[in-house]
Amino acid sequence: MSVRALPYRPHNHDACVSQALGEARLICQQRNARLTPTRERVLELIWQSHKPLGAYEILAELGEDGHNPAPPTVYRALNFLQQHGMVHRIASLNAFIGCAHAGEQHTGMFLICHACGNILELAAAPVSDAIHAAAEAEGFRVSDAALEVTGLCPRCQMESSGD
Amino acid sequence: MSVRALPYRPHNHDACVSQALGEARLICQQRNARLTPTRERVLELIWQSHKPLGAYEILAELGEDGHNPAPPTVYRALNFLQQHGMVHRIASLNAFIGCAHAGEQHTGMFLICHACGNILELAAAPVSDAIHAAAEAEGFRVSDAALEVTGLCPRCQMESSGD
DNA sequence: CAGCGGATGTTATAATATTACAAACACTGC
DNA sequence: GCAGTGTTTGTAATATTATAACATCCGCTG
Repeated sequence: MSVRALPYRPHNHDACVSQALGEARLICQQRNARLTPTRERVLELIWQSHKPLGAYEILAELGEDGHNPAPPTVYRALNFLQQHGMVHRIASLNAFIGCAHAGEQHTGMFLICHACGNILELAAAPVSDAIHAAAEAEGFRVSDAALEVTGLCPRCQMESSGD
Repeated sequence: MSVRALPYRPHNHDACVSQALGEARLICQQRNARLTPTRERVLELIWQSHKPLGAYEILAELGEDGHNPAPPTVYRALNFLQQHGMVHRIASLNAFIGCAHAGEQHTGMFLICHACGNILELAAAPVSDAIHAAAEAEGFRVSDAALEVTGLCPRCQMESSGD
């Protein structure tokens, strides 16, 4: 799996989108799942930026395409994409973001900048290990972990101190 | 700060409640904040169990007291309690739970049993350290972290395998 | 007891998400 | 090709969670 660009650095974002769509097609093919036009379009919309997108924002953008879908359409696509690990839900924001590690086994750790709104997803194996260790010490069997970390990204730190 | 009972072990739960209320009074006194009857009652309701409580469940229980409050009443009390670190919001469940480490500096890590619904809050300094290290490696300045871990608590593991 | 700020009451509404059922579609075996 | 089957989408209604805006009350200070 190739390296991802950092959200808060200038980069060729089209490459992010096409990489995500390509991976999605691959994953669906491997799993015999159907990446229908709606699902693909929702994934593409989510990957428009590295900021999370609300379900109703997605809905509005789908509406601009000419369709006029109802909420279930979006939520169904999102459920599908989440089940196949292509999209994560950011619970603290009620919003969704493309998975930067689709197809890989990972515990998502999200660095959410509260200034620019961009989110960087890390795989963070050491953190994952520490969580499992702490849980095991309590006899708890982990099935899933969500790590939503808020703060300031490097770029916004510079901007808030520099000017 | 004294030791807490484990949620999923039998324990004298009244002690949990009175400890939480006592700590709350102390914290408010220290900070010159007002633990009004509504706020105290909401905190008490949240501490009824080690399961998280939704805002509208709290609302319903307040209603049984004779008042018939509107949503803002509950949300305002919850905001107050959160600001003073007496209550945490569990974003993945849209629900609230009493803080087991009120008054202490800590990064809350929540072990959420999806069988019995109980939540154990750990302070988990090693996890917190790992998170800060991972974030710093990206140049990210952490201001807050929420760790919501789902799985099976020891008791529910036994029940699901044992019978 | 006047004035001020914080806390609560009240009404309405926003934002997020789901249920239930009907129609369309895609694949299979014949 | 086409009937049968299971998946996907359309559609309408509604549930759930949360906030805005404004009026009133309460407790403290001077």
